[in-house]
Amino acid sequence: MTTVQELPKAYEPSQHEAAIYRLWEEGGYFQPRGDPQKPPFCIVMPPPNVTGALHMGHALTDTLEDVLVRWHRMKGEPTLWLPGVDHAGIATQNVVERELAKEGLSRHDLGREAFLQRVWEWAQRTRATITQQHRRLGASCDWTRERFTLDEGPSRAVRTTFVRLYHDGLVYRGERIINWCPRCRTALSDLEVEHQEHDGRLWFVRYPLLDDQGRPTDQFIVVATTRPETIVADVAVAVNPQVERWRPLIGRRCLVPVVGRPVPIIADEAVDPRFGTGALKITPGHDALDFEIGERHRLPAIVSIGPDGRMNEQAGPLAGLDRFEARKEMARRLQELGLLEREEAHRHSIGHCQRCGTIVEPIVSEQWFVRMRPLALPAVRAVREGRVRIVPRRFVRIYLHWLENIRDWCISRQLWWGHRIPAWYCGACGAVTVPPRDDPMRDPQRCGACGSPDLRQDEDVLDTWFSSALWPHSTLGWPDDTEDLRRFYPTSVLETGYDILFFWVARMVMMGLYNTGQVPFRYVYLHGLVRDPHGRKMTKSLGNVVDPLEAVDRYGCDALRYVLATGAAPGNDMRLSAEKLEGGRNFANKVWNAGRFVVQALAEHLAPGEKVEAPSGRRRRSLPLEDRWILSRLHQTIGRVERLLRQFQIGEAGKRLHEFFWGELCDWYLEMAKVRLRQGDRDALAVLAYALDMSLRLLHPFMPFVTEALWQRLRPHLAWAETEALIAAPWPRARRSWLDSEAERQMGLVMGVVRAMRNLRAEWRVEPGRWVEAFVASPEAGVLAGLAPAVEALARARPLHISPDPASLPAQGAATAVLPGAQVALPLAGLVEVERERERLQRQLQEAEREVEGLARRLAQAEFRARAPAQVVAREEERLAAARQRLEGLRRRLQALG
RNA sequence: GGGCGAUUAGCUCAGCGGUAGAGCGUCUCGCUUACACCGAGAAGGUCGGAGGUUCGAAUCCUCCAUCGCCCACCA
Repeated sequence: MTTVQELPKAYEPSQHEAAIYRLWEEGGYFQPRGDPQKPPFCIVMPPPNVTGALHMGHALTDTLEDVLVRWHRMKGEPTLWLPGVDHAGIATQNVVERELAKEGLSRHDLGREAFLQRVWEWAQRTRATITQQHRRLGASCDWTRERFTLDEGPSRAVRTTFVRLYHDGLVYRGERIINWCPRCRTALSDLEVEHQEHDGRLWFVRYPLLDDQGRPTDQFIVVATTRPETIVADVAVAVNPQVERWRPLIGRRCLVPVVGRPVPIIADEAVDPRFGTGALKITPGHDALDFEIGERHRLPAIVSIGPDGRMNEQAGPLAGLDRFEARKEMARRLQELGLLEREEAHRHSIGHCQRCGTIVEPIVSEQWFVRMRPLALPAVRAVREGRVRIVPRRFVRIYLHWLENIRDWCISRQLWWGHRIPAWYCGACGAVTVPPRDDPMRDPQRCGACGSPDLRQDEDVLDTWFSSALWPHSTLGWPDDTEDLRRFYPTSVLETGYDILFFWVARMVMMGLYNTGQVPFRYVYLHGLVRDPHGRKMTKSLGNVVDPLEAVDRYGCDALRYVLATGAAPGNDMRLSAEKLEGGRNFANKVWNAGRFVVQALAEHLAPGEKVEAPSGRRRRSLPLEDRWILSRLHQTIGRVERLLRQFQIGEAGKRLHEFFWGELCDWYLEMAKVRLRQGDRDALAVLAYALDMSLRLLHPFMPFVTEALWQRLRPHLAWAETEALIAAPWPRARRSWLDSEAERQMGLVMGVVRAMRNLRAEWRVEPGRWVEAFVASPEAGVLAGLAPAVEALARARPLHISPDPASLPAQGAATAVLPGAQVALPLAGLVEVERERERLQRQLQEAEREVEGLARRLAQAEFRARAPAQVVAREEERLAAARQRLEGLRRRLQALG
């Protein structure tokens, strides 16, 4: 038998967490069970990168998803939370390359195969770490279904998708302007480029005009540029035809400075007439806008910057220079030639590589692209039509705006770590061969165009987000028609940070629809960023990163989870601090101690093997007031929590539970029940056990460990316990029959009386331990009399005189309080000064007068009565009546004082 | 250049059309047999500013201010 001696006074998370997690995992609770009649619930976990360890963002993800998953599991739905990890192509390759650099090696020193071997080793290690970390965070995901993006299944999904897109004409290879990171030496998608403001310069450069015969004149057209080194790749100068000043020059030619190449002056509306001189040098090889203008005017693209960021042989006099040295050198030469009109300071934003911070170079290069428009359309419709719902709603507009303005996605990466592109090039005719649609896994043996066996597979790999985009269906078995896929797809909720709405969420909707014809998930829940106590982003360089496991070690997993779950509204960032974690720890401790008290009471009052029966609905009316009250409050709370969780108001639900558990169950019911328990009252014992059980169930998704630890000790005493473990216990159902507004009203009166007595005691400095005589007068004396023992105990008021007659209160020498529905007096001879008491009551009288006045004024307004809902009017009238009652009482007390 | 969010008690944040809330902090008491990771009590807010809609606005609309974020072909 469990006794209180076995339960320590303070909750020690470290003594329970590992064992409880083992209990769950070994019990098979993480695998989908539940009622096959009910709709299944499924979340596919956003796969953390195998770059290293989990951070607070992952802890937040785990917490929110685990809350949803545990809630649905307890509702008896077949529930699957599918975990996984992401190979994170460029990020992981960079990490391993940095490791190699410590040994003085580059990936090229090792060669592709040996390098990949190193990355695999790294990935296996971090995978193990990550898996362990999820467990420490209490994640109840199904480890038997864990997936890795490079696993056979997801890899087959990737290849199948690429092949189908190719044959549908939605994947193509072409020379386009892309973002190039000279350090990572790979192409990047637009999303992988982060723009930052920089103080740069704007050079105004003279391009000598040529006459009809192609001879230089002494006139110039002046253009402004921030990147003079790209002048060597200029193929035209463009002006806006609206600009009077330049119109005469359209159709003439000028010389590119330094390199002396004659180029046309063309007209294009895309040129901003207000920027610089209103004339723009056109460098299709190194600028996105110029590339577009170049295509419109069929201009060639010259690439003058190499993959390493150095000027290449096309750069003439700049060849061999680093791009930034080249900039200086160009400016120097222009100066020398008198072609530099002037330079200005100029603040503008520059693209940086998301993974390494290097300034990205726009370069024309041959890459693979996905044609996004046709894919985006269905994804737009899915959200517009509510088949995918985004929470919070404000992100809908952001999502739609991005999709409606989407551009083609560069998916090839010049990396080694990732899914190799399934395209082969013919050594004989140069044609591209992609596996046939009906057998995407078969490597082609002969060129599809000329039949030559001289085939070489593309060296490049796919953007890591390509495989991520397939995640919900690829992890469930697609392209195979598996039972999991049929059962759990579309998944229920996709929960992730708003920072990857475009990277991941939008692309999953597009690819999910393309591959399966169905949306990948019905709801998208977006959470915010976890920041440091000052609101700064947690970064290694600031040294303000809080390791989630450290927080778990120090405060307990439940504390961390409670804080993360309740720390912010959906989509909002949150600040995490030691103070908040302490608060979470304190709450876990409160739960522990309340539970400890109840378990102790059960052990004490029940015979060995005896169990308490749940409070019976049939006997509801005959239960004491406080029982009816707490059961009413409990079922009210169950209803509210259910509604909040349905609306994804996870934080609010957690706060409601905190309020109920601490502020109502512990502060009032448990304290009142103590008196009855001492007398062996069975109703009190049953209600207490029942309320605790239901509270533990409701709290379990938020604080799974402390609740399970207690429940394991509570369960043996409960006649109604349905399961072996709380994780699988049925979720409480709100029952209207237990709602009891009359009990709540009456308890409100009782609580008011207790508070008033406590207030008087504090006001007049009565030592908390001392018992004092007390008088209460109330029209509802009967209600109060019924709870007299509790009131006595809570207010340390004995003897307690209860009467319906206000005249029964001592007239003088007493501290008094007047509340709606009752008057309270504590005869504190010698402590109460008449003058001070008078002042106190006088103050309250004025307050009451103001209140009556305000309410009366509002109720006197015809418009208010006419337009406000009847309910509101009635409530105001009640309030006015109560305020008047109080006012009357205060007047009488003052009179009595003399 | 567009868009979004925030602005509520000293701090961190909920609330988003019907009497201003929580946690932490502050002050005063208290080791009352679950919990000092606690209990009781108290102080503290013209809900960023200005207009408007409404019987009624922290909550809806308009404008403004400050901070932050996202997007954009800021040559």
